[in-house]
Amino acid sequence: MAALTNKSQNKIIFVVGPTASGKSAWALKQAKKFQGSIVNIDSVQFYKGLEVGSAAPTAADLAEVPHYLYGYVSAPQEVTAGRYIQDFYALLENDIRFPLFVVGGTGFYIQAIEKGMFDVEPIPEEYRKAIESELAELGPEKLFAELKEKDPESKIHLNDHYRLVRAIEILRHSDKVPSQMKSQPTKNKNELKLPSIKIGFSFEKEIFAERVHLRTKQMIADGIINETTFFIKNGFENWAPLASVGFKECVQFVKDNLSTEWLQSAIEQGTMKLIKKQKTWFKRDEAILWSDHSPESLKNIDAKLDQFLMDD
RNA sequence: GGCCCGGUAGCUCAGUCGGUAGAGCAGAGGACUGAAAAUCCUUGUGUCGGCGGUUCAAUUCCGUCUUGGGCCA
Repeated sequence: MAALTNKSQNKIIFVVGPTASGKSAWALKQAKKFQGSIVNIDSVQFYKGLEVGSAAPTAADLAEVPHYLYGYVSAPQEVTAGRYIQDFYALLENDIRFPLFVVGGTGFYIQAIEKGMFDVEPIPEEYRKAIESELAELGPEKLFAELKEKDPESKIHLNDHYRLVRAIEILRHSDKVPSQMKSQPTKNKNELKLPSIKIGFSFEKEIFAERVHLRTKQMIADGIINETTFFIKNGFENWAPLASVGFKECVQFVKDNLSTEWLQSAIEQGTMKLIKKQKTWFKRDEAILWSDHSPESLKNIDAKLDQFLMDD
């Protein structure tokens, strides 16, 4: 075990998959076993005060193994992929226990860690605001035409206003062409260089549905409504994470004075949709080693993990 | 019992001045490089409540029955 721990010095295990797939429990067990630590890569569990609705680790979990990047951002601050990878790599500079189990379902952020972000310098907020008001006043057609002219390869859709604004912002501010950055190798200095593997957990849809049903019930019992109303009352209704599954339903529940039955089924529905989108995202990553928690697949995964940690 | 308004896609509803119908949501699939649990794309045949009548043609007009809601008895 001592030798194994030694060789685990700089190793990273990504534990990925849709929400409610049992990632965290498995990771906790392994982190205990190998005396490592756990790092969050879930875009909602970053935030303080949203623990119930984001299914964040409990106090008991936190006490068992060192956890990082959970609940470390307070309203009205918001995390971006860029900020996250900075925080992540800053964490690696600290004296933390490896192996590192990086747990979460936000595929975009996992990609950002592994491949880095395009090398675009930060753009002042007013810059984006100006483009957004241009969009609001004139509609998307003009900006879309500008995009097509400067970046003919772009696949961004006219209606995808968020990506449209972002692309225009890059084009005007930096002279870089978004869709060209895609085909060029990323020169990001933060690209992950430590040895890593990716382990994914998932279930059949029916099993997810059952788990989501129970989990949602529990969240409502544990106070997801209070969690949400706290931020509404303090004027943070537009805080980005409140637009995510569970919280946005609570916002509507409070506003329209709906029934708990409505809330329960709305959250379940939203969560199932999320699961589907997460599955779609992870499907294209062929490096992921999958398990459905069946005894055989768990055995297989454990063996792969042992092997990875023992390799030089 | 009388009068009025409804019964159209899984749900909420539009519509057809008569030529068998369409949105939103849900469902299914997909995209994704600084909001990502977000954002966006693709995908809609259903006895148009039943039965009769008028008509070349009815979901659309007429009659009748049925069913939900409201008002009056």
